[in-house]
Amino acid sequence: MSKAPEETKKGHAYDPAEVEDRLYRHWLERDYFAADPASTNPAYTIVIPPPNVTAVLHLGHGLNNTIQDVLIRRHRMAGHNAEWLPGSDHAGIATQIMFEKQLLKEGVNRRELGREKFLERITEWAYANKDQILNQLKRIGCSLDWERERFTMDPGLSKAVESVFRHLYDKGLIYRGKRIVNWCPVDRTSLSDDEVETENKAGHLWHIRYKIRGSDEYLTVATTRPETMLGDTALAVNPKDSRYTKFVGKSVILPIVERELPIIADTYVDPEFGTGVVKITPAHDANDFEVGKRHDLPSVVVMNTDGTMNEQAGKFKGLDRYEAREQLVNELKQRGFLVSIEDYDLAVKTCYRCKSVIEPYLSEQWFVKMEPLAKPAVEALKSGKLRFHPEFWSKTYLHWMENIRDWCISRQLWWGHRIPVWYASDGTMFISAERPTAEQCPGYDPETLTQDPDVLDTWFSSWLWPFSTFGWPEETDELRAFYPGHVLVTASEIIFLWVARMVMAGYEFMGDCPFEDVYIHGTVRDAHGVKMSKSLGNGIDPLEIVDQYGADALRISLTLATPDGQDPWISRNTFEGGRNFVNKLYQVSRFVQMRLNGNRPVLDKLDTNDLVIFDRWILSRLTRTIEDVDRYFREYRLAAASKALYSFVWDDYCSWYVELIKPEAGQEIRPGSLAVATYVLDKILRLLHPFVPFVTEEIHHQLTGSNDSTLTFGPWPDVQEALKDDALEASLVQIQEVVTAVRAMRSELNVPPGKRADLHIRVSDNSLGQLLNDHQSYFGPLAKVETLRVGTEVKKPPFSASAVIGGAELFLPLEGLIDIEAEKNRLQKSLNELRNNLERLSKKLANQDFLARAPKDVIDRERSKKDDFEERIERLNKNLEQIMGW
RNA sequence: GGGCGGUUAGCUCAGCUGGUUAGAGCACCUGCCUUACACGCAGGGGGUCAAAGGUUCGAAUCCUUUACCGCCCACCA
Repeated sequence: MSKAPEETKKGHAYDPAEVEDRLYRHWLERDYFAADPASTNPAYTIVIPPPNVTAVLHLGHGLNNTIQDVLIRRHRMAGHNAEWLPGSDHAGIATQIMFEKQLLKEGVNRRELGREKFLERITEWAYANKDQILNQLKRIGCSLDWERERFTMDPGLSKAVESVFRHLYDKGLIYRGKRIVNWCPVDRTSLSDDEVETENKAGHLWHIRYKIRGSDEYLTVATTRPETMLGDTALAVNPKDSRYTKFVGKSVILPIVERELPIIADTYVDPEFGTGVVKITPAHDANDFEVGKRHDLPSVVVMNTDGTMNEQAGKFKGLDRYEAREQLVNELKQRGFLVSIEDYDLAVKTCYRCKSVIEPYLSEQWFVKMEPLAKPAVEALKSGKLRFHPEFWSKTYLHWMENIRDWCISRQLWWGHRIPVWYASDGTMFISAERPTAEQCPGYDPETLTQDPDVLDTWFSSWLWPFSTFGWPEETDELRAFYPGHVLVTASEIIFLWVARMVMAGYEFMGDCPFEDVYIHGTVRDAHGVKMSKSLGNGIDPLEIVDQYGADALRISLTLATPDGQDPWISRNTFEGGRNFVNKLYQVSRFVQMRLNGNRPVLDKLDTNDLVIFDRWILSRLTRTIEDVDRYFREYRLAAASKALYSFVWDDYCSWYVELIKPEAGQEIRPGSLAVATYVLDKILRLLHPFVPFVTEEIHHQLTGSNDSTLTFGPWPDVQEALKDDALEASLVQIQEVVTAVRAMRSELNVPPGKRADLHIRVSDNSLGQLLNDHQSYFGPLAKVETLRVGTEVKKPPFSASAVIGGAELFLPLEGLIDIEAEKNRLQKSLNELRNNLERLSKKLANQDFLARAPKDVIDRERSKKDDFEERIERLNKNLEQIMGW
């Protein structure tokens, strides 16, 4: 039965709320997170993936920023000049839509408000939001360099955007052109290919027949969007399709509209699909547009930007596209043009923001020619200059880069960087963010120029983030110090949208890759594996977790629970584990401090003259842990790093070491061991500081008795080879085995917990006997042993329980206490296990091929294992027989 | 249609270049408020490592195929 903490007699559970708030303010006051461009320490730079100003902190941000903070804090501790740049993204479409919705609640329409007024209000709103989300990052302990906070619409960043536009335009890499774009009729803007999602939906294929001119024959086409037939300008067949070659060059009459359309031949048509005849609508389908260009066909736009039909649609003018479809199909049916309707599942493109169905739409847009930019970005990956973690993401990146398409950068919005292009009435263009001066547009009156009404895609500012934030295009000290950066931490969703484009921009404008490592983490899912999202309402609010369990608990739980390169499944009780661990750490520090009894410990030096076996053991384990953690950091395996620390602290340090050095009641702890305990605790605090900065700093302040001391700047523990000792670790394993075996015997035989018992150990060789003898005082507290007798000639006392481990036989005299049936079962069970193992081993060792081919050390190992098993079985058998006689 | 991940205890995951008696946390069972910690301590039960082939003396680990789950890309009207 579990009790609430307040019901227990004691109860000094760690309370993070007060500590975390106080320490974060303390750190800010001391300016610990500011990086100085003039520092001579090597720089280590991370730029934050700027959260959208529409967002409130969710668990995905929690994970993303925890990882970055862990990395930045560790490097800061290792002596780097660590710059973690904070900021936010204006998130064009998302922000404008959200704000417009809010306006609508007030009964205000954006067009009524007017562009200028609208921008004023949305800016105010965006700034309030951005402050909120950035402040939320403070709650989870992020050590961001707040002095350098940037926003993608800051004047400096806008200048970078203009400068980049001009550069690419002058280079011929930005062009304006009529293209089929992804058009969202609800948001009334174009979208880039990467902003479009594909959904499989049930739909229909309508088979419609077109009468061949001057004949009674018909050609039947299949279409998923019949309303677009109003804009048809040809029918096409495959040139090799013998069914139709005779019709090529003739023409058909477009039903209802009665327009004459040529029949053309183009290899684009797949004879196997549908009827093998395709209607060509160049203004409303990207493929048809290409076909139209090849055959010099006219384009007829039949829709308005809001998805209603325009005057080209004749009597359907003004109808919504789907209403028009219905009426048109009805009429086709009535007039005998509709041959059949077939159920058909089709891939429908939808807007990533509002989810409405995208309309391929012919319009004039601005594009960036991407191929030349992609070249160095591909090279960076292939040469190993740019690395993804986990590595397999590089395939995704490469595939996109090598099949890159031009980037549509204009958006029909108001919120964003306005396209820095001004038009004269004759169509001449001038590049400038502000109205050009008379010198900038010789021969034209500046006052008569009009600016392009559109804005740039949000990513057109985000792709400059690694250098625009440090002052580019000015040549600043910051830029020199902090570019290129070191690692980019993000989720896989924006590898194309953002990561890839940053690499391209880095090379084009800075001549160097913006970072060398890209750490891709998973997307947070709920307990059932469903992506957490606001709309589904399955999200967990990280701030609620901070309130309930503390920021440290949130952070360590997330790092422990996020498998490398996979999606973590997170539920509320994921965080209990982290909370418990933080408390455990705090409790063991209380133990050490109580024993220090007010004496100030020496943390940075180790007196190796006064060590016992356990001291040397924990130092060896510590050294190995540091090695492991360092390696995991190098490999970007934070889950493994945090797990290594978790088990070192909980198992090695708390459960074994601290228990081993605990003195008998009323006694003082051995000074040498207390010094080691303190020394190791200090190292633990350092190793864990990146993960759980608050509790570690709090304990550090307590240990040093000073708020002036901090873990922020390290030093990070280093590996001292001399402290590693394999033989010693093996000896400890033997001692642990004895303790564990005695505990198990007592527990399984229901020996009352308070009852002490003698322990007799018969060893098969003297070195183990020596080891156990030398440390017999430790068996008292750990295994409730009264007196210990060890030797090769030790006899089994009457009425004693027994256990057999490698190299030793343990006897626990329990006259009157022993449950004979239970003891029989115990022995029988281990006997069965051992026999199974022996059987398998014997087979293996009887296999001539194994003996002939396996390496000698493997064979030797298996042989000695077999000997050991046989010996144990024999001893177990004897003990069992003896019991039978009771 | 192509590509990439995943499939190990009831749940979430470790298990590196093949040789372990296949591990951890949570959950479960038993006993404990033992002066660091009940957010705890000690002990225990629980797995034919998705399936089938193959390579090998030896496969959870390597190869092939299949199934299922998830993600990404794709112009079949």
